Amino acid sequence: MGTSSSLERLRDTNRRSITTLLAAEGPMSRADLVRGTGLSRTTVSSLVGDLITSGHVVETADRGRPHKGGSGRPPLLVALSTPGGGVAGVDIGHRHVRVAVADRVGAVLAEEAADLDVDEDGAAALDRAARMVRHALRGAGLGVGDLHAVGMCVPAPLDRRSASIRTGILPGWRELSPADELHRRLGIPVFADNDANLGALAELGQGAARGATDLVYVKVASGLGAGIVLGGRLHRGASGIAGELGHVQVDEAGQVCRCGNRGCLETLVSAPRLLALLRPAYDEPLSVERILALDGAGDAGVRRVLSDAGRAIGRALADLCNNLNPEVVVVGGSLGGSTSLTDGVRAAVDRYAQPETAAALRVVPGALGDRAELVGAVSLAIARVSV
Amino acid sequence: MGTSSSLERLRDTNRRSITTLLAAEGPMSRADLVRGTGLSRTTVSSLVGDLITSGHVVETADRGRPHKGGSGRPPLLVALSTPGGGVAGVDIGHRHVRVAVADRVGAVLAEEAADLDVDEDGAAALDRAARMVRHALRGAGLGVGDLHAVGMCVPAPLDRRSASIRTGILPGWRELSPADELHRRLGIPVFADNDANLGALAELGQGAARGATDLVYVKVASGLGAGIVLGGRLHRGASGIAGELGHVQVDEAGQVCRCGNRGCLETLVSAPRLLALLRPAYDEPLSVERILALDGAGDAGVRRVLSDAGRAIGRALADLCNNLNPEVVVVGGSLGGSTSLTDGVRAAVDRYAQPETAAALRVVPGALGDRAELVGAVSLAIARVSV
DNA sequence: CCTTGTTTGTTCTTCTTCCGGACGAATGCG
DNA sequence: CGCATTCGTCCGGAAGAAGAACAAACAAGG
Repeated sequence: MGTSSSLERLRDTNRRSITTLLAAEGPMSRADLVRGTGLSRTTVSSLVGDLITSGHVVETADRGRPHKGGSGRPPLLVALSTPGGGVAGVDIGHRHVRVAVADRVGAVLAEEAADLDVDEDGAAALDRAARMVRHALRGAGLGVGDLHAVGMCVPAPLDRRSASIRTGILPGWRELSPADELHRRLGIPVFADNDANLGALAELGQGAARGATDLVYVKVASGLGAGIVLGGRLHRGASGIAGELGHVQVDEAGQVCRCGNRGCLETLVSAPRLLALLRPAYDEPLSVERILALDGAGDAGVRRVLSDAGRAIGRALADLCNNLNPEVVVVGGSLGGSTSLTDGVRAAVDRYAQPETAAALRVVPGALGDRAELVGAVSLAIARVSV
Repeated sequence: MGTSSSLERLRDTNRRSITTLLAAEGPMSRADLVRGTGLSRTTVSSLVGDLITSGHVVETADRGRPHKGGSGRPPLLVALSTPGGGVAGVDIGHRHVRVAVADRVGAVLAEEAADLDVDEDGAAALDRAARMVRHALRGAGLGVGDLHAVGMCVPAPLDRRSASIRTGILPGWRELSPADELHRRLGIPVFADNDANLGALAELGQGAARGATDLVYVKVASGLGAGIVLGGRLHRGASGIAGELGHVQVDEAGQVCRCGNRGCLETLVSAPRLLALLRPAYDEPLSVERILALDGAGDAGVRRVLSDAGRAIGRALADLCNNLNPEVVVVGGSLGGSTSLTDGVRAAVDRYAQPETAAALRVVPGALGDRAELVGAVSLAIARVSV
């Protein structure tokens, strides 16, 4: 961030455009980089030379094919190097902690998950997360010193300034800065964001919304939240609490919500709420996994409840889509895998959004399942590692 | 737009950062520009020299004061030049056409307005608009040849690709490209956008939301629309029809709306609808101006109706704000001047939005009144004139 | 087998751009 | 009047990018 000269910044920009191209398209020749960046052969050659001596890029062993026809000198391919070490992603949910260790291009080397009551005690959950990161590191044959950065997601909005949890949603987390706390435990830079935001980034980069620029990612799990990507960039809002789709009021006289209002959408369609709704009719212990199975098997009661939940979400989404006119809505979270729910969302959006808006919109289930947030956390860590 | 070299682009970027700074802050010295841009003295001097010889910038006659204390050589101020000619803005509403001619920094030289039924016959309205532009030009002592660009706003969403009116909202405008049509009549480049979008830009640049980056502008007039600015940039959506706040459904079994759905917010709170609601109780001919006067005078019936309308809008806005977390909501349009309505909006937003979202939000009436769209149209024209 | 043509990548030179230091200009202050 | 201070410009130098020339590696064709 040192205020370097304008020319240095220019070279930096060009260097970065090469690395991002390599990150996006994989190994390629210098000639391909010329075509991709619009820079001259000689500049690309020089920049790649820099990147090789600095260790960020390596020349691969195998050769490629010439660009046009079969004739001509075969190019040497260059690729981003994965210099020693990697990054970690931490996904903290209401009832689980997931951890992944990945190399610096995002290939997951080790992954762990644990169920625990995160809401109750933030400190304990962070302790556990730190232990899991260390354990996963051992599993990947790495040490804490090999870690460049950690990305994490938390199931609550984060204040833009203090990076701490503002709302009273998580009782055991009040006024805590999750990133600082985990940083204290690991001694490595930690970057935190909202779970829905990171899920949106993951589905955008590697999931169901690849290539989109305007996207709404809805996470349906213990809570209900949205990650909103507009113009290819995450929209966080003036104070960092955008995307609170779950706290749109749908019932003036509804249940009191943990956010302080009443009748929030989240009081109708969170996973715990749906389980509570279904349990009396089933004499087996129900879990999210179980109702997803019952849904797949065609159980009428489960289908009705999930479909209704999807419709309620779609009703609120339709209003949002009327205002934002996005290309894609991705339905994710643990319940995003239910086709009944996703169909309900699609039906309600089609019904309640303007015809033109609905016509321009795709409603798709998430491609990354419940690993979306974890993938997003890894991506966040990679994005923040200085190149 | 020719694919110029990387170095030329760099100089271009720096030149542009100087002109935008001058456009934003008005006349300033080269030393101020150094402080503002972070470039070196000599670079700024060279760039300003270029801009002066190319005619984009002039040295003003009057001198400024030295930056620190009173001692030191007084600086020479430079300012964007307003080379011969100007731009025009055209505001086309459902029942009026307004036109302004301005110089190239946005100072209005001549302005005209006319009431007519625009919806019925698009071609006639555009004929009229072209005549008004020519007339206003004469009033400003200019000819058509002096005009660099025309910005216009239309009271309907525009398709992103064809720049034509998609929805069936305006019966007499179907499949028309307003910009092309006006261009044919004037022979000058014409740029068109949604009325609410241009109102948002105007309030952002010169009105009640100066300095904000995340803004929702609500236009309450013959229709109801929103202009959404996020991160300082207008959000148009995937197909260019974002901001359809008026077509959020608020009553499942409500009136059929001209958009094809039923129970849209716009069927409850447009100006014609409110007038129809009030007329039976008043034995005088009511107009928007009249009910604004009655509102100011404290008439109970008018106040109730406007307040209810504001609450209905605020109810829908609260959902949007929960999702977008903007800094400011500006209530504009002909009815935006009603304090009852604005108060109603504020009350409903406070009630239905999340407490944190509401706390971070200002709800203010528009500062530009019913001229907002016209000012925005002029700004659009200026923005599109090549620098 | 050898020549020709094509694509790739590097080296050398030239040109553009920016920056730092030196210097004149214009003013306030003692 | 001398001095400090700020402003703007000129000059030399450094960094970066592009173009020309050239070497390398392969395919195709005689």
